[in-house]
Amino acid sequence: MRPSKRDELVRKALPIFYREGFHATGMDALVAETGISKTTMFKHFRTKDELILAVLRYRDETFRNWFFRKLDDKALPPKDRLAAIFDILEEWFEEPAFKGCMFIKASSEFQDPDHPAYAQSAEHKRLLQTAFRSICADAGAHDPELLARQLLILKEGAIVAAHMGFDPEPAAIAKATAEQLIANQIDV
Amino acid sequence: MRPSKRDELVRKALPIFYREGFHATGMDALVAETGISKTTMFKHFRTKDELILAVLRYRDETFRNWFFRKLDDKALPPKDRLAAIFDILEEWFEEPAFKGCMFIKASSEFQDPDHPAYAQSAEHKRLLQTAFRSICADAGAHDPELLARQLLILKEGAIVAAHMGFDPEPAAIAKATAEQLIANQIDV
DNA sequence: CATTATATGTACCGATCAGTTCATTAAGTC
DNA sequence: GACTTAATGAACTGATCGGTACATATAATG
Repeated sequence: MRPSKRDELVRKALPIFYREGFHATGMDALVAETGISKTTMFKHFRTKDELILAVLRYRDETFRNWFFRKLDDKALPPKDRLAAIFDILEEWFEEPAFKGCMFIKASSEFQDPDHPAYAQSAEHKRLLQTAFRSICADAGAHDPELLARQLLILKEGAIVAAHMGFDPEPAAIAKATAEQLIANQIDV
Repeated sequence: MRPSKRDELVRKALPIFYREGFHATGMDALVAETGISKTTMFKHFRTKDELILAVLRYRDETFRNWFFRKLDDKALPPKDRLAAIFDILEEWFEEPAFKGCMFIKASSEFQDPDHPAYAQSAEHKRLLQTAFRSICADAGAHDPELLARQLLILKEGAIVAAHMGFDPEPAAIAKATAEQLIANQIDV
């Protein structure tokens, strides 16, 4: 049971940072809400930034797992998997705890491109794009690279719209858009 | 010359908040970089949050002015104005000081929907959407409301992609996408 | 010149920040 | 039972946070 406390900290710190923000969350607040002592926190992570980075890595892993697991569970033929991306997005938006994309927020708070939190955030999006591209290829898109980049931009825009609340049905709008792109790239 | 110092403060504080973030920028840092005394700052704004709100209002005004002025200057026929949105977006992305959308960042740092900075950020996007819709209507779109919402989501996605750097040509990708949507909605 | 309004510098407030020190406790291993 | 490892609580550091107090300076107006 060696590293369990460390994992517990990362797991419990995630929703706090997600809900309150990174700068706005102090170490003392983490102690109060996680029940883990500050001494222990700084034994596992030398700085707050290192903890934040571990939280972001954990988020990247769990989010992508959750997302593509959901997609796989639908057991759709390749050509229908692309539009289904936006159905899963909608499920996410409707969660009560939804507060936008953690990586968009991380890159908003840590703007220095050399900051590891920024780098990790960009990496998360790149990994999504790679996954999208392979789905596009499986679906028989003429230009999988282009379609994946279009779908990712649509997804990010929908997240921003959902978080800021300026569009009541961002996932549906993005899905309708995606379907046009897909129809133009995939022969029926 | 009554409110000049107040305006000067708002004007000078804007790029600092934009570059460094809201929480990460302290009042002392604003004093150091603007050359305006802290006493004066708190004479014009009762709290830091009020200053931030004034900065966001100023940003909303200047950004929309800049954006639609640029669009008008192109003197395009209505049906070509829509795609041109993404050319202006590209100009913005290529500015050396580009650091993403200030309102996306504000809503990332101030997540409480009741926070005035959050409300102002959402309002900015709503104003853009209204402007987009009227351009869509002028262009003869079948469903101006739908098209405007699609274009705004595309624009936000492109901004995120540009800021996080996971796509080398987000404006071009978004424009190519927009052109498909436009072609589907406007008869030639 | 006198008055009024605005801006300034400096020192200060209590609270909070990230991070440390240290003595104590609890649990697992040999 | 001795030893090691991990976790704890609480007090503490120096720096910074947003914001205030106050006395001085500057400038325009009458």
